[in-house]
Amino acid sequence: MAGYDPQRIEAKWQRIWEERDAFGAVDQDPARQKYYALEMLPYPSGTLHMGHMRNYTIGDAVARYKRMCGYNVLHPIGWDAFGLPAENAAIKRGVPPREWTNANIAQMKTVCKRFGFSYDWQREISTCEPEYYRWNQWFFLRMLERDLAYRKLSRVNWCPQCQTVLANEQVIDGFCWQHDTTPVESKEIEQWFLRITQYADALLEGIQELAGGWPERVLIMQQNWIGKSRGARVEFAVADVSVPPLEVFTTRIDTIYGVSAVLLSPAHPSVPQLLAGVPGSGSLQKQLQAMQQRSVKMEELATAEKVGFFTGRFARNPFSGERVPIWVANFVLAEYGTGAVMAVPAHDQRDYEFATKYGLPVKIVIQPSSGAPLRKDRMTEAYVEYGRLVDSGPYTGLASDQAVERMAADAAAKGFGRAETTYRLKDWGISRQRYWGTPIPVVYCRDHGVVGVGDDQLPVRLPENVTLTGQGKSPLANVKEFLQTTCPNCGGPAERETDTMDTFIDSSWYFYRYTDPRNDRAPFDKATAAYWFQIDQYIGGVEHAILHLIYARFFCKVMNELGLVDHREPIQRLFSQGMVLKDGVKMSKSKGNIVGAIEMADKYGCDTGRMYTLFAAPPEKDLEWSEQGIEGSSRFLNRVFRLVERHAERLRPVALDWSSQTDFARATAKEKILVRKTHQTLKRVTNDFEARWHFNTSIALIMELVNELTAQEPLDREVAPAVLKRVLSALVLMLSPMTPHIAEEMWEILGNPGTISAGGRTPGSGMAVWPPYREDLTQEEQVEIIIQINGRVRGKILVDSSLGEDETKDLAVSDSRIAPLVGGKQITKVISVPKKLVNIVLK
RNA sequence: GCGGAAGUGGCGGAAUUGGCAGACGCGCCAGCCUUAGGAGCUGGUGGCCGCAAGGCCGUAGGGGUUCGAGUCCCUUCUUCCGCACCA
Repeated sequence: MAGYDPQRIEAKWQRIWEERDAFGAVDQDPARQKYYALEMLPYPSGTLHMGHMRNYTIGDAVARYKRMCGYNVLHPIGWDAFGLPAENAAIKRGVPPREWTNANIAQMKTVCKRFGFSYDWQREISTCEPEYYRWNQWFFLRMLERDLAYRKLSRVNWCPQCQTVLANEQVIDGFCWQHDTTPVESKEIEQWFLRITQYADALLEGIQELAGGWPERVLIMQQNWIGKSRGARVEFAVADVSVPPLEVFTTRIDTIYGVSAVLLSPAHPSVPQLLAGVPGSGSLQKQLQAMQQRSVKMEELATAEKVGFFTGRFARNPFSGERVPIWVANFVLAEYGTGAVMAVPAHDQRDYEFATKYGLPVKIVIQPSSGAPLRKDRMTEAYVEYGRLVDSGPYTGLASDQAVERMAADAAAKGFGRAETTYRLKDWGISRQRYWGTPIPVVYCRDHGVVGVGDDQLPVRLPENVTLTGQGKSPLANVKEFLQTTCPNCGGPAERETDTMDTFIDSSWYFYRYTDPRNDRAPFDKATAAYWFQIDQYIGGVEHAILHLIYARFFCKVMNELGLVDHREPIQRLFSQGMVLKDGVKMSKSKGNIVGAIEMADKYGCDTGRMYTLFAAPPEKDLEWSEQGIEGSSRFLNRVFRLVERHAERLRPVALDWSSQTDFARATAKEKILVRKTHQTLKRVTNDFEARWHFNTSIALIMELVNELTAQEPLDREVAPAVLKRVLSALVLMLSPMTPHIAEEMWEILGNPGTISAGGRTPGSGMAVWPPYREDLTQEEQVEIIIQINGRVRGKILVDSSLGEDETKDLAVSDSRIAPLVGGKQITKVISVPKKLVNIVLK
């Protein structure tokens, strides 16, 4: 009896798996069905934390389960290696970003191997390598050719002291992360954008295809993110001065007779013209500047107090002819709609608050279809529902939905408006004024303007040996050898683009690269990718529900148009896992509550850690880390190991034969109990893997099976060795996707042939298969029926499971404990749920 | 602010389809074993009342639908996540 020694066992089996290349995926394997299991690639921050560990443990359990079910499984890993933290490390400590990144990758790779995750390491990729990022550039050039990439002015966070652009993360409560007394300003610069909005409808339609495979909440979030809304544009002519009419976008044209102002975004192009020549214009300009310099962050913008000022100008409501004041308001977004809205205080809450603050009139033009009519003197908030129009000229009396259509049509006919669909989705700004990212492959030529670099010039390499200061212009602008180049068109002098790409580009297509990671002629081979795609199961944190996943879907649609892939959605099934918490808050460096994965593996063994992360909570929910909880998992694995060791010697020579299942007619009572429990467990654990993914209940069920085995000791009496061998082998196989090392060891101790994990690129080398359950062996002979009176439990009876419904009801009513309670009262009805319950309803 | 979730014993959680609330584990209590125990084994463990049999209460709060509600509906509250330059 050696006892359970996780460190020894885990090293042993990891070595054997590696020697046998057990997890290699086979391209185009004709013998097996493919299964592509993928976890979101990590940013190599240095420590593999519990969030990663949880993600990979879930994915690994699924990959291993699918292999046991006979699939050719692709289960790769890579590194999302570009990004801000490497650059910050360089600024703070002078370590070159590549060095810092690669050291982190090496460290995290060691931890991944220590946990026995069944990756195909031959397909490992790192996005900061030119072999990878050249294809980012290639995709960019394809988009440039198709006018899907373009330049426009856009706002960035600007630190006047650093003289540099800041990421949102570097803006802390409106101040620069380096200078907490310097307020961050907003500044407009020319940047590159991708026309994701052109695919807004395609992305919406794709949601239909994803329904069922993706979590409902993620699809709803994406749908709201795209935010399609049908509305109308209406032109308000400007009075007294010659300024082009102000176009407002509204989804509620039916409320237009209630307009009390036109509100413009501080960035609206007509604002300067409107302010010119207005008395007191100087003070207004100052207010405008203050608004324009506010943070770029949406949540700060949205919670900021609503402020505005009257421009001194008026516009004309094209429907009523009324003169309405033109205001500038901070809550009107330049990027959405037309950057101008009509304020209808009575029927829009934001407008109501704005009007209350600044004393604008509130005019009711919609009355509820039912209930008490609105009264201005009793109003405490806007009435935003549809209703019936009042005080609306010729439209008075119409219902809102009719009015919306008719008024938009009339506006079009009269030439001052039209129905229009808008989206909340904005084009994807991909320019970053930073070093550690993919160089954008364009040059600026004096004669030819913006010119894309030729494919034969790729990759445009990121220069090494660059000193990063975190100050001034984009780091690449200071590298002469990089900056100065020639124009691909004319050969004349030209300058390279010095912005790099958003790292979301890297992660938008990386999963295709895994199918063909060393290809130097194309991002990937079409046929190979076609074999592996779509991704059967993608697993990652819910924080990526919107951005990463919508960008990835967008890329797929572009790739489809480029003829690289035939599908339009890359991911068939998505699973969003919960976070790992410590003491109720997210584990993070800033909180100082990180539990490192490697420390835990050293203390308990990785199988214990894997088991605990699966057991402590269902995977989609947040997981509270508990040191005591993990002790319980350790204890359980020790208990199972001792149980198997105790009986292994006797069972070793017995052949494992699934086909000769137990015949209940000749089975002992103990055998019946154990075989039933085993098949019930198999059935439910299989269901957990196939449908529910509630590994916490799978483990609870396996614990129950172990408890039952312990309760039936001594197991060398009244249990045939062949039966016990099947039971224990099934137990070990059920554990193996979750705790693979201890399972392999127990499989070997039991004298079973081969290994549980084998195959990979050398299939047919004795891999164990997931044992099927037999329905007839899960059935109990007797069932307990709950007897209720008026829905309250009053008794229980044990009946033959074959007993009919009516007989069961009769037995229940005449039961010795029930009869006295029923006696003399009138039975209204008796409700019966077969094999579960009888409810007697008394008057 | 907008969008998305969640709320069940001392704790993590279970209840898969509207049908015994608290599976499984942690912790705690008692006993056994042991030279010893932060090891192992056995049993107990939602609250209140009761010697017991048993009864009543109980799934964030309030209301509703139903023979029956943790589960469905309405409403209030609290917490967490995302919001486009962190990844």
